[in-house]
Amino acid sequence: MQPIGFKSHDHGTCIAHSVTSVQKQCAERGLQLTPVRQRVLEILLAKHQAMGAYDILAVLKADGFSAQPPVAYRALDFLVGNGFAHKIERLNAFVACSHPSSEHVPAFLICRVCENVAEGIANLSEDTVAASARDAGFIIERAVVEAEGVCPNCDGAQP
Amino acid sequence: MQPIGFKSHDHGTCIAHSVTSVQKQCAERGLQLTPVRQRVLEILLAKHQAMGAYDILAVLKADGFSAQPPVAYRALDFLVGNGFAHKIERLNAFVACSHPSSEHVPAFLICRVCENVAEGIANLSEDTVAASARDAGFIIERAVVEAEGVCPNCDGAQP
DNA sequence: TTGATATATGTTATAGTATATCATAACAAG
DNA sequence: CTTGTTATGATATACTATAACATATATCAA
Ligand SMILES: [Zn+2]
Ligand SMILES: [Zn+2]
Ligand SMILES: [Zn+2]
Ligand SMILES: [Zn+2]
Repeated sequence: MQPIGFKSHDHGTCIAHSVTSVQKQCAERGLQLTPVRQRVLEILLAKHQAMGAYDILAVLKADGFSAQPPVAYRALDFLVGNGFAHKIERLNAFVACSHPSSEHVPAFLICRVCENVAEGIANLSEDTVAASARDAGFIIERAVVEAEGVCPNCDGAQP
Repeated sequence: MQPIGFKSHDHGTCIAHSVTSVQKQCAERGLQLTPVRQRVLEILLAKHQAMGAYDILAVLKADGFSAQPPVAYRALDFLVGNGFAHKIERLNAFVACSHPSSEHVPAFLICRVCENVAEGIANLSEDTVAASARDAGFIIERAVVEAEGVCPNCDGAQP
């Protein structure tokens, strides 16, 4: 529930635990966490920061994977489609999910200074959004909140 | 407060009233609603539907305006920057604001079948999002909610 | 009015993001 | 073995957005 990304944490075990967790979920749900898919997840986890598809592609290339755009986009589609990562539309960039074990509406806090991103969880069902949708007869299937502002590390420094 | 877009309304007066309202606000705030800016606003109002920059550009071209990409993007920057329109990041597309008279966090209900869009208003300040941001020391300056699903007109028809 | 300053537009070129398409490989089920 | 399914390889192209520089128009103070 705590947004990570603006506070330090034990990152080595963080990555290992996340990868193990995703491996387990894939096994349970009959999903194939192929080498390139796992590698893209690791790349995203390595920084808790949004990365563009072409940034990821550059790392894959350095790792010896085939490096055409579809390679990255396919792996990202898999990760996003199965809830292991999110796309931040405002940045055209991707992040590993910080809460991969449960369904949720992600809420991204995007620092416009340092461009770091933290993922919280929104509760739209108790927001006016749910009421508007209900009134309109609209069925929400997926949702995302994207907030731009200034993180605690950058507050005071730059305007 | 009511999302429009999934219900019919008197569209002729809707456009006229919106344009008049924006003209008035521009006068009050010392903003120049130049011909191309007003025309782009009208184009967005003509459909309550998200339009890509290049769709808008095609209409401008037909109207005899210069039709290079910056023409559309500049007008859109003006409209979005001053709250008369919004960008829907998920669609890389733009819509006229349905509530241009007040500051608000827009919440878009995007039908994945017919691609129509309705704009409601979110109240993030009473959502868990605000609490997460406060806990993290993050200052939210702008925010948007984008929800994808099925509108009442399409529910039942397509899966 | 005039000149200085800021704002807006015209135009060309290019950067950045994402997908369509077709071919090939790996594997499992029948 | 062959057929269906899923994942990859590879090429080309579509779509979205901005940089950079030139020109014009508005605004305002002197
Ligand atoms: Zn998440
Ligand atoms: Zn920051
Ligand atoms: Zn709005
Ligand atoms: Zn619909």
